Amino acid sequence: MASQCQLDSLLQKCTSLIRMKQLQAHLITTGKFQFHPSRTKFLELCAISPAGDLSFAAQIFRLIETPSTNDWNAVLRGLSQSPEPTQALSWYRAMSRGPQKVDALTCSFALKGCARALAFSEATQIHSQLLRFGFEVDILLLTTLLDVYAKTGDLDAAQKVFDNMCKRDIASWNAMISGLAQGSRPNEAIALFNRMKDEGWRPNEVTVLGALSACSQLGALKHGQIIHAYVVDEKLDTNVIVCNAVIDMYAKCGFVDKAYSVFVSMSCNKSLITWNTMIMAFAMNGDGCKALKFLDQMALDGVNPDAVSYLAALCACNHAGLVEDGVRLFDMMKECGVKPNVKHYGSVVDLLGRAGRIREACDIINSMPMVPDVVLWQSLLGACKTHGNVEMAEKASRKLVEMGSNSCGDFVLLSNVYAAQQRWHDVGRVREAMRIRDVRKVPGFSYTTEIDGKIHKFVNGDQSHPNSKEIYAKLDEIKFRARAYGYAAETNLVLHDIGEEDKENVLNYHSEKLAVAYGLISTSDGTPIQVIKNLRICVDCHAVIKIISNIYNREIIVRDRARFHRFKEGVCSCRDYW
DNA sequence: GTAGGGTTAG
Repeated sequence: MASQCQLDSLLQKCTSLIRMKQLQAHLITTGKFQFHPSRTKFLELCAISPAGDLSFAAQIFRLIETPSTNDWNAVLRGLSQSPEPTQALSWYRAMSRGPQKVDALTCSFALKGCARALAFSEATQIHSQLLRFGFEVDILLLTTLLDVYAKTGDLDAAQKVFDNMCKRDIASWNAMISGLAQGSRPNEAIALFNRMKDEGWRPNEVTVLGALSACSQLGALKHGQIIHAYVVDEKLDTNVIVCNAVIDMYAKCGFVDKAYSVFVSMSCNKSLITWNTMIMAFAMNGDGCKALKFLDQMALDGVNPDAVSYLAALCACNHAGLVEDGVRLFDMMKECGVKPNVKHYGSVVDLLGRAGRIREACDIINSMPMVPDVVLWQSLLGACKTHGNVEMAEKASRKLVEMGSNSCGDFVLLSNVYAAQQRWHDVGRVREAMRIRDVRKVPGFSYTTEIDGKIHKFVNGDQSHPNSKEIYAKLDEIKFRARAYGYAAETNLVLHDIGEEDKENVLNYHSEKLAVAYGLISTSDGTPIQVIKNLRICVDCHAVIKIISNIYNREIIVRDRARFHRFKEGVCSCRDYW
């Protein structure tokens, strides 16, 4: 017993790899290593403590003559949270072949590895094994399983696990709600949150994080407000993470003022993320000055801006057209010891490119210490299209093709550059390249927010909505009235072997137009219409919605992938600079 | 040879 206490205290002192090696030597020389009950604890310490070292743990493991289930578990747990989670899976397979029994914990760690490695088919295998072992009554394990399915992208499988659970606890609900929220099924996440409350559960801080994230995605202000009220009632706002999520929700719903009022009245301490969330809120709304002000202010408040803070502020300069400020910021961050990553470079290239300073943008690219990514070349290509720079557009396109880009937008941009120069032969070449490469479009979709408490989703050319007929009739009316207003569709945005009229239809039935049309027919005159789009808004939709805001006298707010566009009386808050 | 494992904002 005395030696047990001694060993425990030795284990506690094991805060470095050197100490661990000393302890290992001690255990071996005193002959306690093979049999000592604390051996597993020691192994665990090596495998998962911050001071630990996985390869050392594996080395120790190999010295064990007959490793127990717990010895295996210790190493598996370490591997599952290591940078190489696939290793956990090979160890799991090795263990399955051996004599030691796999227990629920073994499965749990192996599944964790699957989640991190995004290994779906391995997860299904472990799933069937755990059923064979009779572990399906273990709700912790099933929650892990559910989470793995959600994280590897099979929400239906996750839902099935959830539905079939013999018993659930709050974490099971939370895992399912977050899974839906993060798996782009935010509508269902909110529905499940409501069902949970109906069934008498009391959501905790983790639950509201998932639900708030869903509201942010959907711009679901009313649901978000209800959750915010609940947060206040239940005093969950003592948690800074929850406050950050509330701020983000208001910002993504377009209510920066509300986000700011939550920010100033927080009773808990603000974190770096709190400040970054606010800066992003200003960026999204095109308020570059406020974003820059907050960047200064956070430092005064004792929170040093990190790479994300600078990226958000750069992004704000970008959206607000503050070119000089952005360039200055980029230099400043380096002086402050924050190393720019590829996204910062991309942002500055975008900033300069949009402003037509393509030469300078290229100088930045050439000065980069890392390889430019796809996004960076895409924004350069976009700038070349805007400013008619064929030579640079070709270079950027070449890079994109080299990098294996299969994005329709990239090809369309290059084709547009050629078309603007009447280089029809080259346009044809691009079209052929698209055909050979089987280029696919990322499907665009839009949400129109909270009409009669419901959120409606539209995809391009959608005809599935119950009011589809009226929506299309409205679009025809819009087209007719917009033409009278001098509008002509920018059909060169479409690159298909179809006639002009069809081209116009492709544009006319973009998801954001469908959503706006539905908003017009289903809300009363003067009600603002809010739409959220998964991609950037297209030039044609931007032009049409400006006109709609004028002829129908409606305020229309579109949140696209990058920012808010507020259309009112024929103009957009982005001043056509986006 | 105990308990250990699950859900979490920018």
